[in-house]
Amino acid sequence: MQKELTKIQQNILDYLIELRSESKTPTLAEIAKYFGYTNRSTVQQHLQAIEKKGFIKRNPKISRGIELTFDNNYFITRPILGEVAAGNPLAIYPDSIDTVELPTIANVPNDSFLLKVKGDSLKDAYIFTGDIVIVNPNLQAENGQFVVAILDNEAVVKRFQKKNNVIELHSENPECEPIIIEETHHNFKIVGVVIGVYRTMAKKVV
Amino acid sequence: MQKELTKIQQNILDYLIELRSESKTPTLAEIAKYFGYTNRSTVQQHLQAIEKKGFIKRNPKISRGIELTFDNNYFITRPILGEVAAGNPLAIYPDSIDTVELPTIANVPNDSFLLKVKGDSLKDAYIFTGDIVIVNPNLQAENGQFVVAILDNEAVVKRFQKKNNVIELHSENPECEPIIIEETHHNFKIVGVVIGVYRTMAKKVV
DNA sequence: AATTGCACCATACATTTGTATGGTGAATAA
DNA sequence: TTATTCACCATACAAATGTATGGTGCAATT
Repeated sequence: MQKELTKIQQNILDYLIELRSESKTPTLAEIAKYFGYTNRSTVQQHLQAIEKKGFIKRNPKISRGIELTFDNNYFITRPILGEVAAGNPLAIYPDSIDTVELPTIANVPNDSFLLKVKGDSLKDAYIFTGDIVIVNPNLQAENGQFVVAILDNEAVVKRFQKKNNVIELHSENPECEPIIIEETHHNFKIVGVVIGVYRTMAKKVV
Repeated sequence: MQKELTKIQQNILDYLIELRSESKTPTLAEIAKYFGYTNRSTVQQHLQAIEKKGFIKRNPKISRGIELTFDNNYFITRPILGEVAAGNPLAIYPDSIDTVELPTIANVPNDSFLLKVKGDSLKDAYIFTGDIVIVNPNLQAENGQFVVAILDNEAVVKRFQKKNNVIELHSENPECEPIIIEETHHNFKIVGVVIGVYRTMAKKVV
């Protein structure tokens, strides 16, 4: 049913998928501008072709009425910005080191990012190696929340606890000692608050 | 900074938030139609008021250019369609029994729904009581995937395994015997494939 | 009694948006 | 050679869209 897309049609579809991960749908004019077309008709014809081949469904007479078909809709590739150790610290890489295919549930807000967890010191909080934590850097950490923190240039996921002027980073694992950070500690920074944990399940496991 | 919204303004904001959970942003005309206004200007004035109070940000000259401010953006209320037992079957309720506040990551695709897990027979698969599984009813189950199935009018989450004409539903818990379903079994139906597990973390736990 | 804020309405207008039609040039297939 | 497909363009147009202005009625203040 779904014929092959031409290269240009694929590019346009990729653009639609990319925007979709930001909950946006472009107008024909916006697509045209992005690809350097001087005319919306060109886009219109490409969209008609893509729709004919079954990759999108258009809602006529409604602006931005482009819907991605299920298969495209279903997984979105998002970069993982780094890895954090639940136990021993690991580096956060400045460039994305990997990508995950997230279902459309993973419409991560623009001001959040993904981190992949390594280590099992958080297993008592039901966070495991391979899980993806969603981190929001714009939230103020409150006691009891999980935070991602940079400690001496390495990153950890720990439970946040502030007592007077001392910040404690607790591990769920009783065997791990809490990390105590005095105000004098310079090489310490809260990166953000863990707002969610996500684990992809659709892949065959056995 | 954020003054209080009037009742009507709050209703409009709620509508925007609701649409946002479907990755949609309405036009003024669509909002007007929804609330029964004969005129877009009314909506325009309300939106201006809401923006002035800091709850939304509008992108002028761009259609559907309404962005929710962070605080609104952050959590979205979604209905949970039911509960499934990982161990013993529980009923799936036809009406939503509860709602969760999901971060915007939880932009669940329209053809999927949420189920809340009860029981711990899936703990070896890292799915726990209180976790929310995202279920897609339009996927064909493959061996090794987790599925939600109706068995004698009750629902379970199990790992799917098809052998010849027999379907086996495995639990991760070694103590639980796999359920064997013959082709002759009438009261059995695969509801959908579990495409993800989500757990909200932002709330204070301790 | 006068003022202010709120919730609407009608009218108007410049753009934006989706759509259609017809045309050009290049590459490819019959 | 003649079609056919592909990737564009220009022009045109109705409808949708965002915006502005001015007005009405009502309730709560001042």
